[in-house]
Amino acid sequence: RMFDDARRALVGMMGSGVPVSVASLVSVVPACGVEQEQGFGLALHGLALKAGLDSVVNLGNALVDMYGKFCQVEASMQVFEVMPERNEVSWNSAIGCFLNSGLYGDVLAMFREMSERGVMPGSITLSSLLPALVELGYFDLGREVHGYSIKRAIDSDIFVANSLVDMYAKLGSLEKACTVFEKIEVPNVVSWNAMIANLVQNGAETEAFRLVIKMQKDGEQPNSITLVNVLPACSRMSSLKTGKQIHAWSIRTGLIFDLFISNALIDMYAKCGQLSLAQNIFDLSEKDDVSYNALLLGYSQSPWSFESLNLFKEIRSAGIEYDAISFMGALTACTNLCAFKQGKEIHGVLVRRLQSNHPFLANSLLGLYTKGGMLDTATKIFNRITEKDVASWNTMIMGYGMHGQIDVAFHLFDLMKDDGVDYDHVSYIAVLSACSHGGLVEKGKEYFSQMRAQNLEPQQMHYACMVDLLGRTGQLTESVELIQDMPFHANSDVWGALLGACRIHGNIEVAQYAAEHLFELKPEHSGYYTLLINMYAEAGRWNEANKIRKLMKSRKVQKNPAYSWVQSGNKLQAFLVGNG
DNA sequence: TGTGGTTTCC
Repeated sequence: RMFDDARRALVGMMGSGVPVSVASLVSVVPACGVEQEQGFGLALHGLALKAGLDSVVNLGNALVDMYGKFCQVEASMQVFEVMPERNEVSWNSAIGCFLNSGLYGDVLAMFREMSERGVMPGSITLSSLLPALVELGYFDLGREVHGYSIKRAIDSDIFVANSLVDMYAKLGSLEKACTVFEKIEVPNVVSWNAMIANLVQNGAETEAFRLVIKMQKDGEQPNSITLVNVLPACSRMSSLKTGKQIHAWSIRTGLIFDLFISNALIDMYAKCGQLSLAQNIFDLSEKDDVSYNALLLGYSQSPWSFESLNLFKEIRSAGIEYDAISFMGALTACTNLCAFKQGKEIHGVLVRRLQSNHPFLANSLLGLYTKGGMLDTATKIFNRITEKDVASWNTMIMGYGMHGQIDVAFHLFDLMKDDGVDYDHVSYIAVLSACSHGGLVEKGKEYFSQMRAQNLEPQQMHYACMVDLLGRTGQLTESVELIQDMPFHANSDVWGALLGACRIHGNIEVAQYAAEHLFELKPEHSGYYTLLINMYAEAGRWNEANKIRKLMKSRKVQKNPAYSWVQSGNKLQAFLVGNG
């Protein structure tokens, strides 16, 4: 409203023939930037030129800044370059303009130029420079800037300190970030948020939540940015309860109307498997392309993958912006649904719409084609990827293993090592499952001990692979021993592998043992009950089969609906397969 | 004239 008043006053002044003053322009131009009033801003610039006021430093600075906020880099530079006189503010405004438009290299170039010209960078310069260094990944320079700020005694400026915290956390180490953070006398909400965000991104979720509590004790209330930062921590810890608390909190405080918050909530609910809650938020909130992508990705990784394809169609027909991430969601959905024809079609659209060698999209395509057994196509795509990452290799190894071409899988694993790729625990899941497919117990054991020697501690999935491998080849006793020797409690993947092996070899006793654990770990998972019931039935042990059936009933376990999907008209529809 | 924020694979 203040802006409108100022505008009215100015228009009045012009109407009454009073010459525009520098002071009035300097007070309204910045507001144009903030309010994104591009048309009016341009008119003011015209007025300034006509009145010959454009050589006044303060006004020039305001114009440089205004165009910067409009992301009109050229216009901003034009004003900057013709300024007869410049001060530190001029340089800061120009730097801010580049930062705003994501031209980080230019931020640095401007910073260097101002230093060379004898204009001393101050705290405001540094708080724009540091985020640019983060984007550029220039850690050494960041450290130098820190040193400089200490020399000039501006390191205690809260903006500089906060930028330093973020810079160290993102480029150097969380420890250094903590050191800077702890030196801040009175951290503000930005300081806390910077620490919390980086803790979450480094997998220190518990510590992040601890800080959220601590900031409140220190008298600082979490804002929308705090919540957006901790929501991914909820899904990563599968702490739906905390996620719901944050949801409730955002409703109480009105932060729910923040688009970032609703999007982060959609993502959180989707990743926690609560697709209907995610859909609810989506339906009730303002939406942008990120909202669509978050829901699309959520569905694609859920048992309702087909909804993801519906959403993708909706996005395209409604003219909503979509990007590589949308394609990834759609391709993932096709992969999960084994909808390979649909996947190929989407691949076609993708080639027409985006550059087809997009790094993470290529990996999604690999997933699609390997799962579909189209290994030649996958290999062609794989060979064209200029920067293969560990996931590209892993997907290929997994794909060849999955389809019984285990020698190729092992060969690829060796090639990856030769290529100097930083292979990870997933790479070992890939080769171990290849061993499983081929029944190669000794080779599996070899890989298993090899990964330990590489300081990669076996995780649940690796044990599950080994249990599967030993179990399939009939070594159920060894499987059980391996589980009992695990350094942590086996999860349902591991017990599930054991149960599967028992099924193959008809070993009911061990199956019971595995099932006991599974009923405890996944009481709602109907498949385990069904499997055990079938085993009892096949052995003619009807009483025991009935006992499990009753247990299922008492626990209100519903048979998993096996969804399938068909295309009807323009929409994909799910229908239930079997008698439910 | 300035700092922190949502969607990315096996």
